[in-house]
Amino acid sequence: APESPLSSAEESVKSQQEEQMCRASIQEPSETSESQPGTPLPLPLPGHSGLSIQEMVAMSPELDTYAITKKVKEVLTDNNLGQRLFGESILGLTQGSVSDLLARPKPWHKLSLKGREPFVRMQLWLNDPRNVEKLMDMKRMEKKAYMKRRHSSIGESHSLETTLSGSDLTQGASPQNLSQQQQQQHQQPQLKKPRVVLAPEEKEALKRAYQQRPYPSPKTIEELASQLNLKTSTVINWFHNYRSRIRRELFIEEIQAAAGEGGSPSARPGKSGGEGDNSCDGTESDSTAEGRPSGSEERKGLLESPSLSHRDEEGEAEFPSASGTSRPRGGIIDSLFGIPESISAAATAAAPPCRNPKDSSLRKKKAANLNNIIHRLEKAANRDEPHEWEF
DNA sequence: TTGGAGTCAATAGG
DNA sequence: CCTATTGACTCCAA
Repeated sequence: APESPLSSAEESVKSQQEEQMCRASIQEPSETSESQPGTPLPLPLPGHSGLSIQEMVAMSPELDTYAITKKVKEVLTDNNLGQRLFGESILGLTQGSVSDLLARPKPWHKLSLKGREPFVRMQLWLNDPRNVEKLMDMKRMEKKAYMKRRHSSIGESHSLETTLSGSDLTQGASPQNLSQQQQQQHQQPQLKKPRVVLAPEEKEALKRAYQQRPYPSPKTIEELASQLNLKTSTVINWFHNYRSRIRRELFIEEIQAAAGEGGSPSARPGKSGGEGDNSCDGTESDSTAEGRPSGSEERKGLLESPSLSHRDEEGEAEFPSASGTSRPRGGIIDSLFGIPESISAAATAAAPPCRNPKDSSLRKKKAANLNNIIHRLEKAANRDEPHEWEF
């Protein structure tokens, strides 16, 4: 029962100075683990087994990520525990990441080793109800420290007593002497980066562009950027993020569909409703001349043209997309994880013979997925520009 | 280099 | 406070 020197609480005293270099670089596979100072996080695991999480992840049987997150959410809310505390002390993740993870867990088989880690930690945490108590204690301690702090320093001028946690995921390479004093407010060289916030119209335009071409060529990206008046990198990042998030949504719907509707609690957390296809406005006009040399024409109307929204089309087909639930089961550590029934029973329902010709509105997403596949085929076929391969 | 997976961290709402 | 969203960044593999 490692009380562990963890605490992880501390201030969020503004930033340090400018940049935040590389961080993380979570442990290398140095399994010098034995007692407990092996992993940064406490690893809520009873004494037995001196395995590092990575080892456990590697040996872990398939876990039901959906059931796990469901249970975690339940436990957290029931006990008034926040994602921040849970994330920082149990998972080694920030609040935002936890929120995302709990709201949209990817199916186990789609996760990389790294991605499985948080789920293994959650499962481990759930296995011992005493862990909840510990977290609650921690919460109290944090609150106490907080009260103390603000009480003592009446005026203000508080300071920093970073109760450095045992989890040193914050082990940045900035041992800089925190001279958090003044300034840092209206720096002119804007060494703080304002954080880009795309306007709704810009997002719409990008989504439209995505529907036509999930993988725009550098040239197209360049055009989009100039038409929308955004940095090229922003457009690139947007596509990366959007693809990634769309993909994730597909996984989720896949899971829910496979989980079959037990039917009892009518309410589904998901709001599967299709996105509004509102083709609103068109920001600014433009007229980017185009078709310069290599005249592979480019569709314009990226900004205006309300067009698009063609759904259906692709017959049935559908691609592999796997999703084959495993069967292996069993395993030494299988017992280590108390996975048997506990949570599994929660959201598990009939799944196998679930084939309803009726479909949901995930058609659009599947279509995008198809484009994705097409893109890869093109790429494999000819390394040149995608051209218009229409038959 | 490009794309995917994971995350971070700022920020918008409650 | 807390949670959800999301642009940007790091790592890594092809």
